Amino acid sequence: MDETAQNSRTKAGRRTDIRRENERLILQAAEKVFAEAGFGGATMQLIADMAGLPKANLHYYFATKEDLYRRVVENIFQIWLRAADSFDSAPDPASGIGAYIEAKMRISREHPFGSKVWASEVMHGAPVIQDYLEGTLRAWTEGRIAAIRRWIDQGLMAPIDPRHLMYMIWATTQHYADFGHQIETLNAGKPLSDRQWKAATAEVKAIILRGIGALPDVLAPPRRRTARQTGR
Amino acid sequence: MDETAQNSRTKAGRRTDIRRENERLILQAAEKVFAEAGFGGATMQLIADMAGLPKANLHYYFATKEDLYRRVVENIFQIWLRAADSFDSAPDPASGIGAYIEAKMRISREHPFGSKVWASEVMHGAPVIQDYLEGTLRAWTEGRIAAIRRWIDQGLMAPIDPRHLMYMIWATTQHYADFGHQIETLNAGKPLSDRQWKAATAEVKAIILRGIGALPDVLAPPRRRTARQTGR
DNA sequence: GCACAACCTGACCAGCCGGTCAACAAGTTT
DNA sequence: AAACTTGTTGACCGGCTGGTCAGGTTGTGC
Repeated sequence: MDETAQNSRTKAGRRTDIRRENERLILQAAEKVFAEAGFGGATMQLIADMAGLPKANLHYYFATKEDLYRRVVENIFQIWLRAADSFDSAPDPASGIGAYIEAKMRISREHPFGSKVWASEVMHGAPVIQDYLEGTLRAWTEGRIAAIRRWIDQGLMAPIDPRHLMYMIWATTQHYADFGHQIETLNAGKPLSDRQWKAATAEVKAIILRGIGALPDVLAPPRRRTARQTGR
Repeated sequence: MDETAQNSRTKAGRRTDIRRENERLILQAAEKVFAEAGFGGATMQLIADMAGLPKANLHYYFATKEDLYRRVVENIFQIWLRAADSFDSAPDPASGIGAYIEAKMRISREHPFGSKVWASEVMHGAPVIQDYLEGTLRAWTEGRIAAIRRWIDQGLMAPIDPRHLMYMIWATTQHYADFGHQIETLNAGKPLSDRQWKAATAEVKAIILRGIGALPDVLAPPRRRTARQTGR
């Protein structure tokens, strides 16, 4: 990817590059097709066309449709997990949860297809990633819940059930990806602009943080007159 | 089936009953199969088996797979629309939005399949119900937004963007249906009990209502030292 | 420049899909 | 009880699907 490429790549081999590049092409096409048609509605032919490769070539890199699908689902899951780094290192809920919401909103915008594939997978009973739910996700969630409990004990936020807070964050942030089409339709048929995404992120953060009592009343309670612009 | 059938139903006709009953059976089976397999993954044979009818019989009542699917999607949409009745008649956001959240949570529990089918449809770009989005849903949403704006102008809640509030409510309440499997997995593999559903509803209501400044500080924010809420 | 492995692909296949249809059964009207 | 409408169904079909494979091409190590 960088300056060393010229030299060391001769060693690494052209072969490796070809494989990596083709897998990338296929995964990217697959993500989109699976998102738009669902697992059942997607066809290898469609993915192949979108990737610009013959169908038989897909089966060279990915043995079965399900293998390819699994890789797509795992990808988005990994991206989401990484988004939680900001969560842990934060000293208080406003910054920790706030940063997490921001990260999740950013991912919803940058990886809407992956989000949809995940949603579809879970909705259908998680036939291929049940092990992730029971393993990684469960453990990850417990960790986050513990962190939130700590904040509650320290009096930094209201004593809510951390579980339902997590669900609300997941639901709301992913909604902007999964239901993007509906949102777009309700936005005069146009995708959200940069400004609108920023506003959406701010609103979600504000409502949730205020909702869990983690905002130091910066965003005024009702009937404030001294205030600045109302956010739109 | 019942006592009145013998007498009055002779007029209404046995025929009507048969049709109604079979359509009900088919729609019920279809809702489940479409929810669990997606439109592309669902097969008429599977729906027929689940309804206990021969496949050819399905095509007698519903010309095509798409017709059947459309009816399922329309059903859940109508149910959701009806849930907003409580919204309009309410004098303040706490009761209006609170009742709406409660209604939506109840529907998520009672019609999880319909919710999933809708989610799937929208995620795939709403190929068959785009007209509903642009017509009924858009109009309905504008009406609700106006109501919220009125509450804001009256100083009954914080000046948030009504649109994002609606999205948050939809996302969060429907999450309990659409991602029910994930929630169940994180709940030690067991479906939420009656008590847990009640608690979930209460949490969602509390966080959102507090988040939009519509709660009269019953659930106290942390570190509060003065007593009552401001005049109005 | 040869041997070998990795990569590529057109042609093909068995199986399943949505949908049709002809023949028949049941219910209703007259 | 005949004439007619509505409901029922097994058998069938063309088309598409995921997946295979033989035979070819390209890159790599020696």
